[in-house]
Amino acid sequence: MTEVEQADRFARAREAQSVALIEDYVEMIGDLIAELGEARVADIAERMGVAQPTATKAIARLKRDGFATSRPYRGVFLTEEGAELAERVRARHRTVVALLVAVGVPEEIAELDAEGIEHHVSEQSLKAFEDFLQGK
Amino acid sequence: MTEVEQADRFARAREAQSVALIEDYVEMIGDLIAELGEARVADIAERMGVAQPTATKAIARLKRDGFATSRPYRGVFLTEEGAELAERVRARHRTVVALLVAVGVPEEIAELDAEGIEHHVSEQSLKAFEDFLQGK
DNA sequence: GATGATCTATAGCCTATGCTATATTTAAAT
DNA sequence: ATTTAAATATAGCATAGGCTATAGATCATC
Ligand SMILES: [Mn+2]
Ligand SMILES: [Mn+2]
Ligand SMILES: [Mn+2]
Ligand SMILES: [Mn+2]
Repeated sequence: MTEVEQADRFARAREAQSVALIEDYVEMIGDLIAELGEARVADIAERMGVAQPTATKAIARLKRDGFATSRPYRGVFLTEEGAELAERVRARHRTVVALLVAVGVPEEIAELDAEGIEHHVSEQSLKAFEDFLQGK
Repeated sequence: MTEVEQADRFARAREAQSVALIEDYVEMIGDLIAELGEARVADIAERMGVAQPTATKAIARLKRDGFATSRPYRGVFLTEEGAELAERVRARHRTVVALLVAVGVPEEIAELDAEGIEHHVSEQSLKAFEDFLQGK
């Protein structure tokens, strides 16, 4: 492996990481809307395990990036792009957990590890996981 | 899943992430020392794909955390703790790649994805991967 | 409709992680 | 030994993502 290839690999991991938080927020806002009919800042903060101003700031980035909208003192909503991302992220999360369980990871551990792993699973790997799970 | 459990899960993923860069630097410095006999800042920066001052700053954190030492205008060295971490990280990296390949991910893709995934694989999952790879 | 509780926004702070520009030191070449 | 080149350190800046404290808005209750 050349230096450049290695550098690209690390750059890719860094990029995936920068998207990870966005993905988790978007997925979770989708969950809240599905469960409660709305996503309030306080609920988002509680589920993410962060302070409320931290959630507010993250939501501002989601809005800036076109994944969400919100009005002051009202809830947070997903844009079409945000809703699509949430759906992809949710499906990938399920697949990753299923793959981990399929190779012998206990359910509980699989859920824990998947929360981080999912953001680094490429489309190609995801496809391989699905094929493996279907016994192909 | 309760709100607290979910929050803990996210907190765990955040923690894993904060360790990820440290792990990659330490592993890579170990590689350089093994290959070239020394790890120079310029080489570290090139392999990580970052500017030289970025590498210098990361090395300062490694030193602060007890994983490395260095003298001005000289190379970087791993402490005993750093060398042990490097070895663990290297072994885990190999196992993750092997697991991905075993479930059908192409070698190249496996290497790419593993660079990010590895940092979120718990001891328990790692053990499960090893057992799976041994056909148990 | 006032009032107290709750929710949200804002200000201000911190660390990590990136960058460019430039000073300083070491190494190489003449 | 100079001079030049290369490596390293340092200064200064930016953004992301944490936090606490507090101001401001909304909601519920009487
Ligand atoms: Mn996640
Ligand atoms: Mn998830
Ligand atoms: Mn890595
Ligand atoms: Mn690695």
